[in-house]
Amino acid sequence: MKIATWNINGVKARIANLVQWLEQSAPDIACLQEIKSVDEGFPRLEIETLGYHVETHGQKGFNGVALLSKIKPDEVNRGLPGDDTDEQARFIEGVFSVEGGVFRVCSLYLPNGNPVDDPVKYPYKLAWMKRLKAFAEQRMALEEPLVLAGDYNVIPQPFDCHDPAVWAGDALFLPTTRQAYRELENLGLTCATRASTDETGLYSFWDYQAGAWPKNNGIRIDHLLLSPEAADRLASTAIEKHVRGWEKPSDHVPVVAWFNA
DNA sequence: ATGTCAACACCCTGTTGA
Repeated sequence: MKIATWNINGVKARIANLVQWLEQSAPDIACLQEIKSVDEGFPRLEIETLGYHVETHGQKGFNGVALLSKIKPDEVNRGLPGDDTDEQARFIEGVFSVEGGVFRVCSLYLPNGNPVDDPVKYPYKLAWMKRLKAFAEQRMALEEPLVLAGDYNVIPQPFDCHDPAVWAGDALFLPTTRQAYRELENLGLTCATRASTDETGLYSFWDYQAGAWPKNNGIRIDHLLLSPEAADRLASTAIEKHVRGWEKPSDHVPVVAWFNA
């Protein structure tokens, strides 16, 4: 089974890329972030035509996440628990019946947090990470294969970016951010990419600006974190870097993981 | 030295959020 995560930076602007990618990459489950669309505006027909089931948690203008899947989820939950006042659409969970049990898959768009001196943005990021930790802890007690996939807006290690010095004071790389990410890992979650390779210079995002892509000035911020039950079944991973070279690309590329049936 | 993009509001270019 192939599970992918991809921040598409606007589903309506990216529909041609999305269709091409689904046809070529053919993930069983795709976690999308930054659909930048309300649920009614999501181009679901184009996706359903390809044989995918569509579940969205949209929002006007920005944010928004979705789950595309070849099989219909048994259960879908929208929103990250822990703050009823949070109106940003950044989280959707689906439970899928597979051979020999279930796969619980979440598409998450963790807050960026910049600028760090903003009174709201960085505290919101850290609070969101705390809520994600509480959620993960609770779900891991179920002892099921769990995949928390998405745009974490976290550069875990210095070698996960082209030039660590540039990111030193950034919300994606601050010590407190990386510590909160380690707290997640320390619950017993495994990063699929890092479980498969110790290669450095692996990136999932290249800024549109300043020739970041041709210079390979990227960062690795899109991750699939796996519960022990999912990690036990991990076969391999890939970062589909070629997608960044397509016409009218997203600034992120898909990160994928294969699991034994 | 600079370099981008998408969506929105309001009307066509500026603002917001990446």
